[in-house]
This record gives sequence, C-alpha cells and structure tokens, in this order.
Amino acid sequence: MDGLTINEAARTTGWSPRMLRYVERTGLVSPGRSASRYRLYGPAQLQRLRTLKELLAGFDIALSDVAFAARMTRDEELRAAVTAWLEAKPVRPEHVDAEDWLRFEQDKHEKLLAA
Amino acid sequence: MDGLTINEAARTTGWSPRMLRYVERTGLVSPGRSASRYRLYGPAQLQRLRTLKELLAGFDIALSDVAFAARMTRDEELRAAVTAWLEAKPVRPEHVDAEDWLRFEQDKHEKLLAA
DNA sequence: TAAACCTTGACACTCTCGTGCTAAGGTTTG
DNA sequence: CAAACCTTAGCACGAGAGTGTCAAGGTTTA
Repeated sequence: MDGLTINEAARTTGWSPRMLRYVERTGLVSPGRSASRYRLYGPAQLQRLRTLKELLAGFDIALSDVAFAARMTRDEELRAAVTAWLEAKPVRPEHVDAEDWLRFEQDKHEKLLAA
Repeated sequence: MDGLTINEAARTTGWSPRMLRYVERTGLVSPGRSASRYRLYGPAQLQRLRTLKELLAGFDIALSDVAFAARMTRDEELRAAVTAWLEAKPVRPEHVDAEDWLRFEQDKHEKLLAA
C-alpha cells in the first residue's frame, strides 16, 4: 500500500475528500489506484495538491483556469490560435492600415445592402 | 463618426449587441466611444470580434478562458507560477526521488500524530 | 420634432463550477 | 465479524458565465 488513501491525503493537503475527487476529474492531479480501486496519493501528488492550493489562493484563479492552461500546454494548435489572437491585440482604432479600411468600407456596404 | 455603432457591428460580426457589451466587460475587445459615449467599432475591432468568435467555436473554449490567457500574458508573475506548476506535472508515482519519499514519510507521521 | 438608435441598469433564466452530504455496496482491519 | 474506510452515483445549492429583454433617459437623423 504505497500511498495515502483519500481521507489521509485530504487531511495532509487541506483539500476535502470530495474536492480531491473533483480535482482528479479536472485531470490536474490524478492519484494511482490500489488493486481494489482505492485512490493512493504518493508524495508527488500530495505536493502538487498543496502547491495547487497555493496557486489558486495566491492569484485568486479557478481550477478551470489552470485546467485551461494545462490544455493549452498539451494542445499545440490551441495554444498557437490563442496566442495569435492575443498578440494581435495592441491594435488601436487610431492606427489602421489601408487594407483594414478597405474591409471596413466593405462592411459598411454590406450593412447598407442588408438593411 | 469613424466606426460602426453597436447594432451595426453586431450585424457584421454575428455577435448580439448584448454580447458585444459583455465582451467589452471581459476586456477582450473594447470599442472606442463617440463624444456622446456611443460605442464605435473600427475595422480592427470588427476583425477581432470575428476571429474571437471562430476561436471560441473552433476549440470549444469560453470567453473566460481567453480572458484568463490574456491575464497570463499581462501578468508575468502569474504566468510563471502557472507554468511552473504545470511543468512539474509529468511526475509519476513510480519515479520518485529520495527527498520526495522523505516528505512522504513525514506526511504519514503527521497524519498518525494528528489522528 | 418624431422615429430610430444608443446608454446604463436591472430582472431573469440556463449552465457549469465548486462543494457538501447521503445512499448502496465493496474492502481493510482490529 | 463489525467498525471504519473506499467507490460511484446523485441530490442540492450558491456563485459566476452567458444571454435575452425591458425600462428610463440621452442622441441622431429623416
């Protein structure tokens, strides 16, 4: 039996047993299982649970936020798409190039035609 | 008047006027304002709204996810903390070093004492 | 000036997240 | 074997995301 069971893990990490199961469902911290399917938390998992708790509290972020960050880490395409969108951000309505204005005019025309 | 008003922008982007206001509150796409505080969407904003819509639909992610990614982009410390936590992930209960086991034993003892 | 727009604020509803608790049934252990 | 645990499933509930709609009041425009 190498690992703490769910209630023991809960006591040493500050999470509730219920939440440990929930965290597992998010895929962020998954314990191993005994032959009879009991969750077994090893030292690595316990440490991750503690630091995860600090991370959430320290920056006031949600489990789903970390889960999303994890997904971005795994999914190369997603990360590329999101960062690409974000990088295009610092565009101000003041500085617009000719092509953008062209599309803009087209929009206005489409709108007029649609009306 | 250089920019489309909210209803016009809604028609050309596929978002509802209500959602355009909501998106603005998330800080992801903020239009300029006319003298009388009317929202004015320029070509850049319109394009961002369209691509944002594709991004959400294409990867089945939420506005709040992109908002979180944006926050990580801005907040250096947050990004460092989250990536640090995620990078420590590929640790399997099988491969654990001596120090981890030491902490593990300490956990067990704490637990016994606390009981 | 009257119709058509825009603004903010608020009520409301559906979904998901985060959490607790209970039930029915297997496992471990004193 | 009986007490103490563990498992999954499910009910419940507050909070926040996402979205519509309506109201009261200012702006633009035909």
